[in-house]
Amino acid sequence: MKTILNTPIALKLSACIGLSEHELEILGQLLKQSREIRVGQDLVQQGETNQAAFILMSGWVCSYKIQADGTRQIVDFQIPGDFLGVRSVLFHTSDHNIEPITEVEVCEILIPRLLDTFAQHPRLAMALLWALSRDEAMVVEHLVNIGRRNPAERMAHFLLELGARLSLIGAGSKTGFTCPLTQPLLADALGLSAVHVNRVLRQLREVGMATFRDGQVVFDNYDRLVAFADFDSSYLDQAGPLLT
Amino acid sequence: MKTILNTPIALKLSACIGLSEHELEILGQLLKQSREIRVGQDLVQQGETNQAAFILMSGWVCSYKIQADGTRQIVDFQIPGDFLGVRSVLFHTSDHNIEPITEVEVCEILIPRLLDTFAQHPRLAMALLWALSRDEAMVVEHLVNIGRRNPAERMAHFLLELGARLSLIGAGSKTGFTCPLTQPLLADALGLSAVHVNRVLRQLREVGMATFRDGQVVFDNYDRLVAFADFDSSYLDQAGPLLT
DNA sequence: CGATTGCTTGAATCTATTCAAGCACTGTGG
DNA sequence: CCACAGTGCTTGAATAGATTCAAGCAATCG
Repeated sequence: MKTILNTPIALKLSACIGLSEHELEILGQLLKQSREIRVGQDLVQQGETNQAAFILMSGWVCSYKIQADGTRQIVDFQIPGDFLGVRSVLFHTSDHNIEPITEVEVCEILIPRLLDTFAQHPRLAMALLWALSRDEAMVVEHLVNIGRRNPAERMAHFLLELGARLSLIGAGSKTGFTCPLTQPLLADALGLSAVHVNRVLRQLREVGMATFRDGQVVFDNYDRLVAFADFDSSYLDQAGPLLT
Repeated sequence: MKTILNTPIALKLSACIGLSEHELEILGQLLKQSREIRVGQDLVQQGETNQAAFILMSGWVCSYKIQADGTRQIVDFQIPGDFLGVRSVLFHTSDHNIEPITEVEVCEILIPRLLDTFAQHPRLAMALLWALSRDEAMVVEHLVNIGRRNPAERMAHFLLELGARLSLIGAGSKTGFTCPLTQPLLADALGLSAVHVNRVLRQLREVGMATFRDGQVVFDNYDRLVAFADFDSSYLDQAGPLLT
């Protein structure tokens, strides 16, 4: 039996909700043995049925939708501790693709036992609902980002959100974080061309707000970046209310 | 006691899930007496706590986020039969505003009795989860729309989605629908300027695909519009799988 | 070692925004 | 009852901004 204490998912839920060790152990029992996925080997494909849900244990993946003309929109990047493919399970069929960015380790969630567990541990059910609501809040924020912020603000907001998420699982700080994303990936996430992503990154670097180079994001001036991007992290780390 | 048979919410759920009349009656018992809201009187404000959730019985509203510089992004329009403010309840505090576009009638959902009901009628719980997943799928599609489609395709896709949603509740068809949205509202939803919305609408009209005039959307050539917008409605009317 | 991918930069083009102005309609207060 | 302000729709002209095209460089991988 695996323990999930001291894993990213435990860190995340503890930071936001404060589940007991016992409850975390129960959650751990819903996880099948972990599986490794290599780059180039997709987890979920658009249109697939009978899909499983996962928790990401290590590595980064991205969820995206692809269009007829070949362009794609990355909906979100998932980092350790995040759920994968929950909507695909509810919908029975996946409306998006999930692709690993780095080597990845996932645990499959045992759906059949989920409902029983929820009956016995309602706080866990609420924790799941809270986590899903948080995911939706991130998509909404992403929408605002693309719809109403200019490219530089958009990039700044994106880097800050990622930094805040990584901080919760101990993989980032107000100084910066290690980041495996490429400029083409950023372009597909932010609705820009890869060339323009490059220019925007240079811009942020030249004004001394943030530097992204060699797989490292450095916040050169965190407070100024927050002000510039109009960033408010409360949707990321706010405790759920029905859990008090 | 109100009945919710023959209301938009019943039409929507019946089209997609097939709840029994009995189950719909149970759902109806979760609804407090309906309330009317005038234009200019907001339902939910960003940052408010202890918010309630509603079902929209008649009229249109929009959910939006507002930024420091005054620009806003409309996340979605809600039409009769849609849920309002569910995420605000789960998060205890609202991260967005909800504003009526027309005169509106809402029913408040009695949250305390919700959990009991779910224990006795698990199909209803799944129906709610399905509806919430559908909402999230719409936000994701909206994201793709703004991120990776040009303004004309964006408008076309938006009108088609709205038409499909309205068809489910008997308020639209492949011919068109009545639509209370103004060009400034469309601009805030699609991430464009109001001026450009006007030009894009003219463009769609001139090539004979769709006409939006005097509060009426007319699909002049439905099939061509669908091809142009790369529109696939399966995320809107697909039956949930766990409900078979 | 050739092929692929990502990063970087410049120049030309295209596209959406902004600014400006006129028109129609609605509701308000003198 | 009418003048006026506010809002939405429409169009043209100027501007700002992102994309596309093109090219060179570095690193990685078969």
